[in-house]
Amino acid sequence: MKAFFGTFVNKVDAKGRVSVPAPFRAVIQGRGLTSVALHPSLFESCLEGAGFDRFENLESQIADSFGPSTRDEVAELIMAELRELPLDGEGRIVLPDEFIAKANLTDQATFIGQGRRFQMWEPGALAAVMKAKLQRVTAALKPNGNA
Amino acid sequence: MKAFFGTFVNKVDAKGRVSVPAPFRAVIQGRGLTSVALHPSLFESCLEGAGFDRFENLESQIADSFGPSTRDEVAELIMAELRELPLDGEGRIVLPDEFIAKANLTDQATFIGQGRRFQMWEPGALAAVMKAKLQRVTAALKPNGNA
DNA sequence: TGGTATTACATGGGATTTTATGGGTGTCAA
DNA sequence: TTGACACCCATAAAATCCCATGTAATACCA
Repeated sequence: MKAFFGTFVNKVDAKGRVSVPAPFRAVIQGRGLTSVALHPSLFESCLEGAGFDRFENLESQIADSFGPSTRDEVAELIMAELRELPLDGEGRIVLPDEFIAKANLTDQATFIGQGRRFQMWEPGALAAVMKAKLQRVTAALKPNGNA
Repeated sequence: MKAFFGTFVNKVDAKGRVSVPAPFRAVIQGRGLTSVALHPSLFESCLEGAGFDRFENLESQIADSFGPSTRDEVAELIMAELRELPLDGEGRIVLPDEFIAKANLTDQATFIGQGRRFQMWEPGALAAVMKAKLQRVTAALKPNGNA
């Protein structure tokens, strides 16, 4: 199945509209969908999106790393905040105000592909997160500082 | 399977286009592909490329959960920066500006084959890295200075 | 074997199409 | 009747395609 990958920075206009990057649209529309399913991340200051199909069996898709009861609660929390946002004629979606607030978005949003899903971040916040992630990976793979 | 090998220096034009060396194209097209998958190296100032098939399992390495479970951060970092660049009619690809910046490319790029993948470097940077690599190898194999 | 024709490749530039973005208008519901 | 929202159109910028050219490598022939 085609996946979401790559990084794209798009503008959020005064109406809360953002263009979904064309490659991401291609993935969505390649599945015959005309909308994006989006919800705020439970643990990070970003939004997580995919085709709506990803959320259809939400409970069975929750990772095993949570206890059995925690799993259901995660599903409930996501379900409660999940929105189906239709693509307009130009390939844009309209972000609800709460989503803009939760991700601290102002006038720009960075989309990053993560395989089966994608995320939307305030550009500065993403840069910090990515930098920290790279440092962890570097430390783990090169403990002795080899070049 | 045919591998990428050899060194080729090609020009990066004002539009950010580079010709993919014909032997590399032959490898890609021999697999029935019409595009190159490319991403900045996580640890070096260069770009790493291959056929897109090399990255297809990346998707499955990212936990398909909704929280910070055991995740493969390497896969996340690469997926975020991975791009699929189609070959034009003349066998060229267009490098995104961020890629040019990350590899410090100006008007030329050196392609070096690495078997399953290839790398693209700013020629001067590659020369320095190769020299250092040769010195390490020499030191390791001839610790007593034999000719 | 020397010289010439032919092909493949890399590169340059222009034309065309996609994409992202800004703004307007009508409709429905509170 | 006033927003909120879907829909429509306009435009600039960027990505893509197409054709032309120089040059190096190869094949061909006398």
